[in-house]
Amino acid sequence: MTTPQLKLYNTLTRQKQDFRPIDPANVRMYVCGPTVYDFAHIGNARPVIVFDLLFRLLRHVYGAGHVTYVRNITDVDDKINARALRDFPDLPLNEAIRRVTEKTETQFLSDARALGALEPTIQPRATDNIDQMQTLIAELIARNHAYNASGEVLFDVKSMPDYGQLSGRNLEDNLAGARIAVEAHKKNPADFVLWKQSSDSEPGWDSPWGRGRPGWHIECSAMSERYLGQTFDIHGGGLDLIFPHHENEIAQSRCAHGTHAMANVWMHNGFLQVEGQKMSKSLGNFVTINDLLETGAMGGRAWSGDVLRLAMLMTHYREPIDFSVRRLEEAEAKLRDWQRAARGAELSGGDAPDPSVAGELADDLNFHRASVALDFIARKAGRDEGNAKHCLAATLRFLGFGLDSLITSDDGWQEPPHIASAIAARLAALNTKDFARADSIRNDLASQGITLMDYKDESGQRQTKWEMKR
RNA sequence: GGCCACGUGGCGGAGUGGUGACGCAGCGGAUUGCAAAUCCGCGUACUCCGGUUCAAUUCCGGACGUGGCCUCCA
Repeated sequence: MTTPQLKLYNTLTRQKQDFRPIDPANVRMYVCGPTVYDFAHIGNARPVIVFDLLFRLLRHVYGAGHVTYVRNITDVDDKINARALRDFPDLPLNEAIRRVTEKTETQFLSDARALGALEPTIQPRATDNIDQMQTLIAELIARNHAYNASGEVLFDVKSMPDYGQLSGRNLEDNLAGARIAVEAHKKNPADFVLWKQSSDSEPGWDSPWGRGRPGWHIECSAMSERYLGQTFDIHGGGLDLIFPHHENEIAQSRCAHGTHAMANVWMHNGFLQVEGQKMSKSLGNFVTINDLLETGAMGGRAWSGDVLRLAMLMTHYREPIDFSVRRLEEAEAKLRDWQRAARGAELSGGDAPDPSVAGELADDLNFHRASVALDFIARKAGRDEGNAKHCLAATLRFLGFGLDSLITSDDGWQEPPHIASAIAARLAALNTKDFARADSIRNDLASQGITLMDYKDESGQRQTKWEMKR
């Protein structure tokens, strides 16, 4: 059984379409990564997880060596400057910025790992691609798509006849309700900055247009071209990036190269709320990934990365999510069921996921249907039918979940001695029908998170297994 | 003001122009000294109002609600 045709919803056409890579031997995907000025919050986790799932599926369909996934790290940004000045006022600016970005980047990578995300193939930094950005800007000026005004280089949106295709906006729409004061030096209010001047107290690079720094959108155009080419397969990010960020990336890349497309498929994940409210610092429901992993910020306890991953994937990636304690609890229970059913399976490197699960995912990442298929396998695995246990384990691993959230008596090598002796004492009590004592031992262990399970072996003799949460 | 999503049973959540996906929780039962695990059974849901249709939760229009974008936010 082969994986069915992959279908993806394309924001550009507002339709689900069959996915046909430009080059099946090198499928290329770019996803907008973090701006490294602060801890990533739970909303930031969604694209990390969603596009990791897509990356895994693409590797499955086209081969692990035939997919290139680029996720950038934005380490030049005015928010970073502000944070650097606030946190390290006594250091030279460049040093202060370096401290902020390094620390934040390390934290982000550690969060992403905890969420079960594979490392992207390439994670380029904006500051390592300033030359590429300048080359692109020079090309835009040469082709009359950009102009220099008051020391800024601006993109001229009027020079692109079909500007606005991705977001479905035209320039008049934007004008009508624009709340921004039109800056006098712009030919058109929708024109956006490619390069801006830096004062002495701002980070800057020398350029043909003076010492300055890049605008917000140009880095993605430069880095995607460098690593994926002028036209590539998939570009992803959050819904909020459609306009203006992705719209402007498209404008820059297509106009600089004279191409008809920057990426063929544009994918956007939906937003989330926390306990029914929009997440904001003022409401006090702003949670970082790290808070969830290590503190009691939600529900008064910490949650594993696997639980966060499942809680996020339970809802289709384009739908809004209400992130809640109840959702986390449900994800945890589901994960525990799967892991319990998969217990004891031994995997080798090449074990493939179940075709029905991969098939559901192929339909625009329909994880929820995939999880229904997984429930079916888990049920069979629970009865230990055929190779269901093994299949379940391989599929869980494919989906990015760990297999070891439980410790059980099957892991004899680490069985704490007090459990063994308590079980022996309970069995002895049962032999004398001293149920009160047996139950008190059961309750005692339960208070330590240890669940006892009685069963009969082949000779009809009572045996006891146990398990506890890791 | 303009543009764009979304609104399914206690909760999560898919899907469809015509017999109530599925999971969790709950209830009943089998099994169990009691449990756990497992198994069997149990649910008159599609925001509202119009329209199209033999038939709408599904298509069209409108209302209401929630959220997003239009400002450097996933």
